[in-house]
Amino acid sequence: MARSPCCDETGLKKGPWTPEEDQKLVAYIKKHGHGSWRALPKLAGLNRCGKSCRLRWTNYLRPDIKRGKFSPEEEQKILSLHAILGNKWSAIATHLHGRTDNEIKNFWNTHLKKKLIQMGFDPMTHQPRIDIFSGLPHLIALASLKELMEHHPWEEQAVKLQAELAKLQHLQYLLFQAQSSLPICTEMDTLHFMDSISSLKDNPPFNNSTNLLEIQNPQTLPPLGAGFSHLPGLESPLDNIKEVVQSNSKFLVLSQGDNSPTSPWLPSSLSPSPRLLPAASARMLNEAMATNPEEGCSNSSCGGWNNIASFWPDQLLVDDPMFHEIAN
DNA sequence: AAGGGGCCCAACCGCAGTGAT
DNA sequence: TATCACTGCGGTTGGGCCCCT
Repeated sequence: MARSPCCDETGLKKGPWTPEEDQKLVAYIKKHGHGSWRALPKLAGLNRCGKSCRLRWTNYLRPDIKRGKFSPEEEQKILSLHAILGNKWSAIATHLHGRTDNEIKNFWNTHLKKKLIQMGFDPMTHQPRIDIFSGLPHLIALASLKELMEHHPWEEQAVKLQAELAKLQHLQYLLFQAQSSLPICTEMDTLHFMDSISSLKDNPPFNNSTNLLEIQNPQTLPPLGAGFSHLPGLESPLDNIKEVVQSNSKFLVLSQGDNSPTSPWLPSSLSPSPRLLPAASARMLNEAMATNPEEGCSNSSCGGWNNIASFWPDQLLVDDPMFHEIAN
């Protein structure tokens, strides 16, 4: 297909816009609307290509643009949406009033991506990174421990290093959770949690058809931190959940796509295996579904709100700070 | 005070998608 | 159906600013 010449045309100005150019563009659009972007520059008396004009307007001059620093709420929203939508900046921008896709993209690339990396998470998958280099400083520090090096056989050292690395990664995770004010729950936690629950003889197993787990005798729940015996001295964050579960007779369980704090679920990974849903993400998606009931998710693996709703009963209520999903 | 390096963000580039003919 | 014109989007760039030495 032949490409339109647009910005390749010679003689058209490129680079930063002057206040005079801005003024001409704003005045023209206010009076006539933008109409055809290609025709606009000549009509508005600008020596720019239409594409340049469109970008200047949509990313900078539009009157409804919100400028300034991103709030913590906006930051959290971007993280959650990115976990669901990926680099669909325009789709993310539709959920942040007054923010442009370009602005969000820049904010992601300059702040949030680095933040996730520093916390030990892969910014694309939102999952904890398991590469050994993320724990390298800690390992180097360990290696300097003379006693460890001198008095323990290599096999034992390897086990200790492995345990330390696991601790480090888990601590990174907890640190991130604390900073982002999200509920604490890893996929590993979830699996241990569900294992604990399904092992109860007196309680019915998870019901796949209703996504509902009824706990008749919550007092009989086993210690939920049991799954963390491989990390001596580390308490399971699931202890926090225990109280919630025990104080309610019903507990709604939804599918979660991965074990990231910012990835609430991925519809493509829905499975009979029940998972927990981070509260903040669930609440945000509930809001999105309520405000844009007609809108479909642009992610091809998603299939739109209707698909989600089929896995997400109307009565779902998620409350901070932990998993207060109560099915009425 | 100077300059070097890193950061930030507006703007550009090129591809994909869509509608008209 | 093929082609064209146009818009929208995501990745990338580069210039200005700021901070540190």
